[in-house]
Amino acid sequence: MNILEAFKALSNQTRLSILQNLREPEKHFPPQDEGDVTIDGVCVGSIQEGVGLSQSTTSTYLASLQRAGLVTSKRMGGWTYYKRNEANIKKLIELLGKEL
Amino acid sequence: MNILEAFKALSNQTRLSILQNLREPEKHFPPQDEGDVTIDGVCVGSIQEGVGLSQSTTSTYLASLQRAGLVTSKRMGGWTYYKRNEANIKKLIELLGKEL
DNA sequence: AATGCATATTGACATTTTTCGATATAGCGA
DNA sequence: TCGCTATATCGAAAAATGTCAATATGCATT
Repeated sequence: MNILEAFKALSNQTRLSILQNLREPEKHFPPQDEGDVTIDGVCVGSIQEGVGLSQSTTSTYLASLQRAGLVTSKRMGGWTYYKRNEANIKKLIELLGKEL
Repeated sequence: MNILEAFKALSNQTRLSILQNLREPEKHFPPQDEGDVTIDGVCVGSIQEGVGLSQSTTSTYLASLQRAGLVTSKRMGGWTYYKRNEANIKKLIELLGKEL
């Protein structure tokens, strides 16, 4: 976990909201035909609905959150499911307590 | 404390380093004639030396950290001394544990 | 009042980020 | 294999940020 990279990824309202909404996926995203929103993650299309930005922007933002280590992605068929990387987020918070 | 504003302020290597260096001021900044670096804070000139950017940029960055609630400033004579706002930083970390 | 110093603010330009539409890629079903 | 759907990537325009030199402000001393 790189603190600066995490801060950069989260210094944007949309990306911050995405990460926060993924805390309770079933509360913020519709159920999916294939793949449980909690277990497998949420597909890009559903996330895009929530944020109200274009498909390309949404995809870019998710990639950025992933590069920062804050989410993971899993490809299943034609869909990509994103979920929080809880282990890394925990590490980040601990690191901030020590180094910020 | 506003999480997004804090992330914005800290999404820059220089500003992040300033806040981190202010954790142990006596270790990162020279002693001052007037005002103790730990008790009163560090003057802008000393901070500028450390970051290696222009005086105006340094001043702007410090103002930005202050707007985010991460540091406080105290004017004494011609100097302005900046120090960490430990109470707010603590609040921020706690908030992140709950809401991030 | 005039000068000198530390800091803040302004105006300008370069770089980065935001955001989109268009296009590419990959899997699935007909 | 041919489309169709979901996602990723590319190229470009607009907005925001980074950064500086110049200037303004405020305090202290002459």
